[in-house]
Amino acid sequence: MAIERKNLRSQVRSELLERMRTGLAKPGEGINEVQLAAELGVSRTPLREALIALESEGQITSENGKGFRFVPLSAGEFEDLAPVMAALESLALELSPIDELKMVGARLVELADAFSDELVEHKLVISRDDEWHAVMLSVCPNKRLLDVIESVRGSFHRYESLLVAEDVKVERVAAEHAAIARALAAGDVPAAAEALRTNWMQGMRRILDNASTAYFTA
Amino acid sequence: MAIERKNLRSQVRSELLERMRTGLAKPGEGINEVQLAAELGVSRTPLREALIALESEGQITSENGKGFRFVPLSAGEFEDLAPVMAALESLALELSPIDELKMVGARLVELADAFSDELVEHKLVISRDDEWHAVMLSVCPNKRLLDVIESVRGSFHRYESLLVAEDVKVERVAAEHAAIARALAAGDVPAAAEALRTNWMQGMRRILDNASTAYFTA
DNA sequence: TCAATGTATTCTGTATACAACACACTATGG
DNA sequence: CCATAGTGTGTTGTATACAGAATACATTGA
Repeated sequence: MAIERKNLRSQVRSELLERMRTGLAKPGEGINEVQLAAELGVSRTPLREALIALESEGQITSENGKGFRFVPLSAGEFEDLAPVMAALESLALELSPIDELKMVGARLVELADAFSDELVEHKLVISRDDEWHAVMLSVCPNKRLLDVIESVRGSFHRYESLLVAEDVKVERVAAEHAAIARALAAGDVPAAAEALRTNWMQGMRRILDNASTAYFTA
Repeated sequence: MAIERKNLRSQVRSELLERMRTGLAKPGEGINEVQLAAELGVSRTPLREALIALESEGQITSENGKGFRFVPLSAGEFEDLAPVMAALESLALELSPIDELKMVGARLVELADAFSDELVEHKLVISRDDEWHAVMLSVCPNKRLLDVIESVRGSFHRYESLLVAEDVKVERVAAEHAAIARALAAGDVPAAAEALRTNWMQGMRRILDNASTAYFTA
């Protein structure tokens, strides 16, 4: 068995992301380093390192003498993220070898079909969703692009997890995914890209419509 | 006058980027923290913080017990970056208000024309290039997208600066920029996006063709 | 009462200290 | 002679210490 040897800062980073997702860390909230460090059972050093990493991923902000703060949620920023994700994933499709894409498309159809059968809690939906997109991107050879996608998706997920209620319109998503998958299986990349775009934009719209406005600052 | 108050880690970050650009920091080279910190006249703390920030921007890598190292240059990664930049900037154009875009197009035509008049050293070309793209993106309302663009451009520039010789084919670049600008001034966004794409891909190709292969690891 | 200025306290930004790990070298056994 | 265990040195990862800035509070004057 491979024992995992991870440094504290990556663990702290994960924990912070988790807290942002579960809402334990409230958007816009200032961060007291000594207090948070004590809470996590580590010193300020790895905490600060994790904060800095998250900052350059766009998940946290800092002002010079004033320390770090969780970025406040804004509907505007969330709306901004969706088209970026769509464009990036579309590009990933364009750059993937067409024949491999077709094969992946077949698998994606299965996965999408499996979706609609069940009505599960939101958390599971997201992880399934992730899995689905991971499969779709698995044949893209552009590693740098995948890095960027993952980074942006991190920010997107933050909103998704915070704003979505438990059991909302799971079927619609499945239908959209199925559309993408069928286009891919048929080798029609432009159609798939278009479907992907609507998937992201609709998904964003659904979430915003269902969101309690409590979280938003503006 | 506004006095600039910057913390060490951001200054260190800039300095490291500068060294990567000028080649003072060699690609693939391991980083000795105490030595580098002493060289910069700071302690390890802000240095490490800068390194971590650069790492999550993809400009530096780290392995757990082994510290940081400047990422080695690979032609493959450079080729990967160009289409990403093209897609992102194209998206930025699509998202910009069309009327403002036309006005900006007019200014860009002027700037592009100014380009071809002079034959200057490469460093200047890059800064002009940057300025030009900044103007082009100035009317894009999607702030998150601009963040992503800046991050990716950082990586792209690193290659550009390291690989390009002094005085190479400046006119061609100006011509491509002029094409983009004219399309924008005419309000033809798809054409501009297409021209933008060729600009990035050609630019990448030019650089790779002229590059001494010395830098590349693979 | 309220504004303004001085003071105290809290927190960040940076430096230093320390412990554990990684790698190189040596020595020892086969 | 080779392999391997032992030992030592250098470097990273983390903790702590310290200085200066930012904020809150109090005090003084109108």
